[in-house]
Amino acid sequence: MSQMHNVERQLREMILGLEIGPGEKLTERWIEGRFGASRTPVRAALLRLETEGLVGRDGRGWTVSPINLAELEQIAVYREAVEVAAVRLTCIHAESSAIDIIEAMLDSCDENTPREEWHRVGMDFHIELARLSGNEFLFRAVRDAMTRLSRARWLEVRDEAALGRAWAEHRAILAAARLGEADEAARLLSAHIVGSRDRLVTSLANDRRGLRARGFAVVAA
Amino acid sequence: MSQMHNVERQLREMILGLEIGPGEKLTERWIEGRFGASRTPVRAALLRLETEGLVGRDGRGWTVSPINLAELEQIAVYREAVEVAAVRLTCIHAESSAIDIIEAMLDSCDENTPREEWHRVGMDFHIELARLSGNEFLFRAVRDAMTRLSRARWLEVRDEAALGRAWAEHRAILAAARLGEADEAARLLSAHIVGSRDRLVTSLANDRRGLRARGFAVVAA
DNA sequence: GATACCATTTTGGGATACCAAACCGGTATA
DNA sequence: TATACCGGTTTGGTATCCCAAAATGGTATC
Repeated sequence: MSQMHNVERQLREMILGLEIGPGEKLTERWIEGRFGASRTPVRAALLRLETEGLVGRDGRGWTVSPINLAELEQIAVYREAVEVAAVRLTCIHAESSAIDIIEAMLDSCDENTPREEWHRVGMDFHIELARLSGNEFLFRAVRDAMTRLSRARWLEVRDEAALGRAWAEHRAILAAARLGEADEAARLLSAHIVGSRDRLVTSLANDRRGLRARGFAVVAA
Repeated sequence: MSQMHNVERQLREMILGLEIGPGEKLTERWIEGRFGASRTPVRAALLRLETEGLVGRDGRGWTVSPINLAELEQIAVYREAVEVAAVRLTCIHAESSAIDIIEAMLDSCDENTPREEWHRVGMDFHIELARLSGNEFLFRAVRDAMTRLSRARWLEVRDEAALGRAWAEHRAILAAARLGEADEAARLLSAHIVGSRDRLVTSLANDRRGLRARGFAVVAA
């Protein structure tokens, strides 16, 4: 494994895991010392993470991208377009056994499952469903969108009931997809994404003060 | 302007302008000498162009991405999803004056216009229409997809009649968008993209031998 | 003539040195 | 006290150097 990939992976994990907070400044020298790599792979990693939207330029320096409420809304619209297109393709030609694997992912979560795992599976559901479309571009679009949403979703305050509702919606989408009912799957997925967006943005807007107190930049636009 | 951006821009232009053919090998040292920059900005530029899909890794080295017929088909599906979503938003809230600007772009092309200009305007039509959606992610998705299609579209054999038909379809889409008829605009745009894809892939598949003779790698998958 | 093998060269990955510009702190002045 | 200015420090941008691995080409062998 090259140093560049090491730095990229570890830095991504630190950002997504909120070990480095949204809005925090980054210096190439700090990363260099933190991961024991020289600036060459550090710069390469930053350039890649920039295209993922996880870090950005702030004047001359680097900044961990803040949580951006307007961006979250736009991503939801984008997700709706690509995920609905993907699930329609999935309905047309995905094997039932492939759907079963995704359902098993959902089943693997119960009351003893740590929150990290619920979070990961909740994202992987959408990513894997898009992968079944067989379209590399739709798949990457969904994967990248979920990556961008990851931190916000983690910070969202969700009670167990909401989580249960989300899982039920996931199952309903899978059921429609298994039967090849594209219109129904599209309708359910669309509603699911819109609902998730509303809860997400509302939750973060309400907690904005608390999040800022933790040092997390949450901007409106 | 930094060296990295210089190299990135010039190299992109050389690739899109087919001065460096699809499938050609690139070495960092050659680029270094060609543009008079050192390897640091050259490597940074290659990393960025890699995310655009214009260059890729070939084992240890770099290769200009070949024309990939399967990829062209997948991009068309992706475009349909994002462009239709974008034009629906555009129908809802775009000003008529903004539509006029795009129509003026189409009008600027006549029988004396060089082919490069037709090519550019043909892509910018889709990009600018998506920009009017106001959704940054849909816009970037369309822009990046058109960039990836650029070389293939340039190599497509198109007679004047086909070009005229495409322009007529563009105008019809704008007319529907101006009236806010989202369903009609979506239907027209969708048909336009599918038709374009069919002509594009057919043309390239037919000319595959000739393109290879020019040193251009055209792969089926 | 084809092929296996070895020495040489080339190439990408990484580390480091240098520079100019931005940033920061302190000081002097109004 | 507020502010303008100035010098030292930090930081990103770039050039260059080193290294290991891969490609290359020539040669000996079958």
